[in-house]
Amino acid sequence: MTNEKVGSAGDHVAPSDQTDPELDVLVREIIGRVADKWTMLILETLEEGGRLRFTQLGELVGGISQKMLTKTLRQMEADGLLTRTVYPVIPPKVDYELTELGRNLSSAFCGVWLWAERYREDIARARQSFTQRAEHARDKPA
Amino acid sequence: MTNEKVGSAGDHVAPSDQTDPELDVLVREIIGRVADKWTMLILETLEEGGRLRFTQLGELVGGISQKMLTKTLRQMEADGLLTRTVYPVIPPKVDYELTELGRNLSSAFCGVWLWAERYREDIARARQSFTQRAEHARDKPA
DNA sequence: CCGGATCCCCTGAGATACTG
DNA sequence: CAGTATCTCAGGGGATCCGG
Repeated sequence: MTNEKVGSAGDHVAPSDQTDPELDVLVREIIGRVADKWTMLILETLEEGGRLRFTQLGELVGGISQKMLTKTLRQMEADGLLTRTVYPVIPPKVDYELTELGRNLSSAFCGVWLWAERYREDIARARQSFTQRAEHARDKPA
Repeated sequence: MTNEKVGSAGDHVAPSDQTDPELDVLVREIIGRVADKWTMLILETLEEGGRLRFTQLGELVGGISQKMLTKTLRQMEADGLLTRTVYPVIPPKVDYELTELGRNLSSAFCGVWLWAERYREDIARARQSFTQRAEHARDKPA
């Protein structure tokens, strides 16, 4: 192990503390796809709701356009996070369900959700403080 | 705890399994901000690199425009995830460092990184399979 | 010379209408 | 009902300019 650069900033070593730069690129690409607002909300909604239909899913997610819903679902399907089942009936029926891979990601993301719940007050305070400091800076720039 | 609706789709209950809808809205808003590609990459870079300067940070993150770097950093600062220190020197020097809150988020997000590393092969396979099925569907639509 | 603000351009997200 | 097609416009990327 020639390259054992120790994380200087913490004890919980960075997970992508790879020797191989290629692997890091791959992982970053994946993160770039899953670390997305709609992806996460859809993931969570399906985790809670199980097997859901298109419109139903859209309503539960809330505030998402059909286009983004379709696009994000396709991408998630392509990445193997969920399965898309089309029933050849009229009116059409399509439902979505997480795969094992998707549920694993949901579990992994659980920590972020807990973080958000736990520290929401701190975040709210930080925002207020930031706004006030920004306003204050305008009064006394010198 | 009057409302103990059990998650029907899994044993690891959904983290935002709230009774209070208002709380859910707040948490979702936070998720919407932190579940962002650049936010996560910057977070991780700072976790690994400790205290970093603007340009340095941009290079380590890779592929980010100055505008997005500035904007994302400001937002993260506003949310209390990192501190921005300006040294009144010439040439200017500004560095960024995670706060406790930011490091906590980084820890929380660690699971997602591990997930990406662990399942990257499955994801790659899923993508290939999806592409092939999509192409195949064009040959035999009937 | 660094951090970042500004401008311009183009992708990509939102809203609406239409189709199988 | 579940999309696709179209339009519009905000938002992101790139280059340039600026203040310290």
